[in-house]
Amino acid sequence: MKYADIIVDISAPNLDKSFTYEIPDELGELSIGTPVMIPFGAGNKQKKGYVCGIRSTRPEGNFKLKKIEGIVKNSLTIEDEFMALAYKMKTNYGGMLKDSLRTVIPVKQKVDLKKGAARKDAFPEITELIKNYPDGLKNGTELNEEQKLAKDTVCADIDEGIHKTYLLHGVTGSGKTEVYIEIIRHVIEKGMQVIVLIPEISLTYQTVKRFALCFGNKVAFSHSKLSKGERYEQSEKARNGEISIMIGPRSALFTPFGRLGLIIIDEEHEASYKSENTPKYHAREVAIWRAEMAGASVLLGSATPSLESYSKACNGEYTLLRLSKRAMNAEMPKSHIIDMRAELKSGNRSIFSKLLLEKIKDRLGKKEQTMLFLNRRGYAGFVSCRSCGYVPKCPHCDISLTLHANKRLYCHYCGYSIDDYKKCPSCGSGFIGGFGTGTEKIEKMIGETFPEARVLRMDADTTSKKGDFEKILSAFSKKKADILIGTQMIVKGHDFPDVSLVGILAADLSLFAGDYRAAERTYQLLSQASGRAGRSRLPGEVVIQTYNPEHYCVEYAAENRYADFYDQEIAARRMMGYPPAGNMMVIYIQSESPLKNSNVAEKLVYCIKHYEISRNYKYRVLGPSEAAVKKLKDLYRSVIYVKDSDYEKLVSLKDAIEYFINSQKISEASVQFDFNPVKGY
DNA sequence: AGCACGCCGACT
DNA sequence: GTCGGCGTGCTC
Repeated sequence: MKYADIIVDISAPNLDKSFTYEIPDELGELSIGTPVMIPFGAGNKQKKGYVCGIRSTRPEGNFKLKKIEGIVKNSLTIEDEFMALAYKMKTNYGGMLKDSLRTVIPVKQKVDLKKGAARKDAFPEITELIKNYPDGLKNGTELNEEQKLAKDTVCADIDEGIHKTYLLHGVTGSGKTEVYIEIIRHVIEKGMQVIVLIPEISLTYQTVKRFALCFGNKVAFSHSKLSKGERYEQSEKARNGEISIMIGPRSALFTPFGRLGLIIIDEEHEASYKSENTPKYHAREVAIWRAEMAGASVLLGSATPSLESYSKACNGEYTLLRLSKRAMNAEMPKSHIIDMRAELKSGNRSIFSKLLLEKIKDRLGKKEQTMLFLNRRGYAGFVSCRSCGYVPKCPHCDISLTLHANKRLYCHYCGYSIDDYKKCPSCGSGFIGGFGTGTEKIEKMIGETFPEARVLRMDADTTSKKGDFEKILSAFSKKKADILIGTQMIVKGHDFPDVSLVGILAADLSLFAGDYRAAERTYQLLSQASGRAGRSRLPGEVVIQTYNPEHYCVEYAAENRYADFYDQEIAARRMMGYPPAGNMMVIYIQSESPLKNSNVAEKLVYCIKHYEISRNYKYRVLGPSEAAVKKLKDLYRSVIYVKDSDYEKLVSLKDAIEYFINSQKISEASVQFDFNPVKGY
């Protein structure tokens, strides 16, 4: 008689373990991950569960074992690989095995097909494009020397059955996508399959078109607007080999390919590769695990690699491939750093430096395009009282409210709004008001200075409706505007050949984000924004306006000296024991009251101390303290940071805390873990 | 999640 | 005496 350990597919904290059932002979061999129906609980209710282990001995204890009812049909079988992957995610990131299973298992229920009307295709022209080129184009683009070397290195290893992780460090505009496409071509010709991860925001018409033209109906795109039915369809196609390439955000990593050969992660430094939900996994890390299990290679690409990846490339764990020149013989843009303090001293009170205004005027005359990038929306309508210093905040989120053009103050987290103050509610002074600059204000000022200029603005306010984003980008690329003003979202990957000037306003603002990745993020933003200029025939120029011109990340970003930036930044991380020089676990506590938070935090600190003593080991513990955003949607948030050089030691501490929480039945506040966070709380 | 067991109040 | 409230705990 054989027995199966089964996880019941119900979400409840105390069901996060396996139950053993007898396998009736007629079911034959069951593989790990098989969905089965089982009688469960006192009422023997029929429940669905997953086989997570096979054993030939009864478990200890004298309970009577029930029998598995049968195998669930019409349901995707999760392969052993996914089961193992989910298990690894659970052990590494905390939370319940079921949470990990849910993220890993592709959508399994069928959705009624009559809902075809509800289908909303984000790229209607593509479904036709593929019809015209069902097999894709046979021959690719000409690669330059560096691109060819990168391609050949990866392909040669794959031909020899060697599976590694590569970091493709290519400057902005160096043609990383061409390299991806040629490698993909090679891999699918060998009968293997490819997953391409991209930040959700990068799935633009341009990207889709490019891949669809090359690979026709062999490629599928996954994005957040797909219905459940469409997602299921795609999963099925991937499973039975109808498609060979899946392109999509983080979740596309779990495409059920059986002969996976390569996982590409474009813009690997992007924070969106880290999941915000439990398990808080990093797609880069999980991709490498999956690739190891499947015998596949991983290709990471970025112009501004994460410190994590670059340090691994430096110590030989990853193979570094470089593209140091722009494709099509384009030059890197020339950068000017403007010290705004000096501008002010010389009497320029405007938000634009003299140089930037001159250059904009010049571009307008030459009919070339300009992009103005404002670092961070929200800085925009920052309101304060100049008499007493009072700052209006959201009563639900503890976030500074921002002033919009309609004279109302808004919370950008929850949408709360109130009328703008005429008098300070704290001291009664009339000197309360907007401070600083937003995209709206920049638009207005550009309109006043250059009335003839056609201006487009792209920020969270102008892109609230579906398709707005695409509309603005396509209008700009069709040269229906001279100037595009925007926040973070305009810097990512877009290719506008006629942009020859990029202005970066408040370059240093993201330096004040208050977390250890601030400099890294600022470097990335500055070099990605600069990278929009001069990508084609026109030479590009960048004007960087800052109050911190001497900061190393501003200087190095302007001069495109990534390696120098890396050296200085990694030294700082080493000094403080921050990732990737060390490891950090965040224990994140959330409840309706600060008291409950501190009660739980106190217990957890006690638990940590106890664990330290029992193991005769010392962690570096910071906190408990309020989170950077101490209240969000009426929930109070506290954090405890634990640093250690050894990741495994942090995982074992997490296990001990989870055990403590369960055995002490701590439920006053919810507790979550995040390893090596990429965003602040 | 569900369902049983169980230990107290108000009812035929 | 017994019906039923849902608090606590278990489900192979």
